[in-house]
Amino acid sequence: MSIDEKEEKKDFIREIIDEDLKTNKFQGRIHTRFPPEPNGYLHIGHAKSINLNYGIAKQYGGKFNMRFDDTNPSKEEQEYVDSIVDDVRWIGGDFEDRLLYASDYFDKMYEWAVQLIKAGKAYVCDLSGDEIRDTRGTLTEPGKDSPYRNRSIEENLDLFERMRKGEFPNGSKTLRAKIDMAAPNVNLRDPIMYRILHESHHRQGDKWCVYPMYDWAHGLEDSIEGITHSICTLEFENHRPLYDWFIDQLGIYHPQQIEFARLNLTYTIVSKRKLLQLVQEKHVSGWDDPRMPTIVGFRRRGYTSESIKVFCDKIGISKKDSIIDVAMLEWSIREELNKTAQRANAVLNPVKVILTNYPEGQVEELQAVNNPEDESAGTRIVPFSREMYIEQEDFREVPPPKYFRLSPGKEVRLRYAYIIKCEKVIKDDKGNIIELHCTYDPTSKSGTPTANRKVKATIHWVSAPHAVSAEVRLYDRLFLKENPDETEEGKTFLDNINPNSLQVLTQCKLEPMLGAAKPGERFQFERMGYFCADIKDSKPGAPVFNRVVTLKDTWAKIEQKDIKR
RNA sequence: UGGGGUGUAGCCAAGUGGUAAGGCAGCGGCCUUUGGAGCCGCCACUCCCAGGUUCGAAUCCUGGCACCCCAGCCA
Repeated sequence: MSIDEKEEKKDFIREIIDEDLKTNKFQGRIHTRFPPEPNGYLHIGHAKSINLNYGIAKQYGGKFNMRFDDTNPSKEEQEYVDSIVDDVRWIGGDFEDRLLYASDYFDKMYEWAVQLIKAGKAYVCDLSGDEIRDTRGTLTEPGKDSPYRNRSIEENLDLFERMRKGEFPNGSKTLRAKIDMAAPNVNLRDPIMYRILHESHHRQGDKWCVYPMYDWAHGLEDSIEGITHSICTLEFENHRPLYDWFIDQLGIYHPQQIEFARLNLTYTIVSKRKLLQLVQEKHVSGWDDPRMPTIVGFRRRGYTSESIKVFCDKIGISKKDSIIDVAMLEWSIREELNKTAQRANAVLNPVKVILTNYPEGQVEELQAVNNPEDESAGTRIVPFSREMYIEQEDFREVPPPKYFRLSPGKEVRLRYAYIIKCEKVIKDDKGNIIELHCTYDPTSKSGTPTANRKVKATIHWVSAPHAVSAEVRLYDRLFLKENPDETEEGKTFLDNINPNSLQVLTQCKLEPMLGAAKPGERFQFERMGYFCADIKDSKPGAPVFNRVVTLKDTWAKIEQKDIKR
């Protein structure tokens, strides 16, 4: 990276950090964290956050913590913990040995709660959930003080202790901060610090039956870990006064909370609840379905972590609510794979071609370039014979205007091979094309001095006797609408699911080399797109490929336009 | 209608009183044995609106408008 690039734009958070460094606010330390709740799988929005937090730590020579905000046992599971750790590592967030859990701080938090009670800043409240809601007031009207607000410190201490011991049922009591029931910010109207939850915690077991609420817990977690910049999303902006209040009342180390806009993508949903619903109602095959915007989904689809990082860097950081065009994400993976992916020939929807003037039984070994963007990738040998497969869409019996590919009487080049001419179309009784009889021009062999005749198009092909059969899964956007949540009366985002988001092709014909593809290996199938051998289902000898993303398709655009005219 | 935020191109996003970067998308052209890639060019007389200050305003002031978030014992 050049100096210019290094000094390139700073987002507003880095500007704040630069200022803090200048004023020595945190004695020159930089320490960030990624604090997910283990109640679901990570998605692309989390990738943005990890990239931001880890990126800052790395850039400034600071530290980055992985911390589970596991304060609600009723929603959290070990399965999620495991997957999240895996995902953060895959994205490249290096937390070294700092895999931390908020639940490990429960004792300290409890102590601090006692400290607040002793300071007269917290009280045990017997109001029910409904009563608390009813007395909270509205956005425009102040709330009413709880009748339990002025219990004695001794009574509060006793009650809170008994809450912890399990003497009271769920929902019967809470510990509340004594702030201001008339505060214009409703978060400050005596917020709940602890609720009673007789439930087993995935790490703490049955040690606790009172669990801290987010607002109470989060700042304490940051403070304990010595976080300098606690970066979160915009919806927590309203909570910052509370974050600050708790820390200030306790008089403990005070990190700075900064909020930024969460990521939204067109044609995509990033809501843990809705993602869960897609999985549970089996609209997708699981959290790692290649159509899911989850990290595991992208990973299985064939995205690289580098491309996701590039994407995150590209979109920037701000406080503006935004919806990023998913084309930017697609661009980032194309950009990388164009430079790195080995090229290959694969016919997805085959139609057989017979070269009537090519000697029967003859096989030629042709040389193909592995990656025109990278000379060091070298070349490989592909077999050529009398019978081959080409793509159905590379032949039109009645070619539309500007169609350069094969049609009766027309010529086209077979990539790395010969120019062929379509002489005859063979159909079955129903009129389906089953074979194309062509002739080849022996003087047109690629690489020979007489090969330079120009034809309008070059198409890919796979020699029939050498072809490897494979399953290829064509993925498309999961939703039909840019904003899947935009629905008519009575409909939901589920009604916007793209019924054609997955097309499974089982009769694909691949060049021999592809038969040995290792799971996770990526290729460009020339003229078709980028494909990745499925990490679960693909086996050497029996490959299964996922389409990561198509190539840009100029012809499709031309044809679309002409159809509209 | 209380409080907290945000408004720069179709989508992101720089810009911090000196005359609107960049990327994605789109549109032309060149090149091409991938209709890919690459290369060249075009794409905001104007920054939500209206006033004001100033020699000069996207930037400062005043007043509007629009959109987002908040009334979980979720995070």
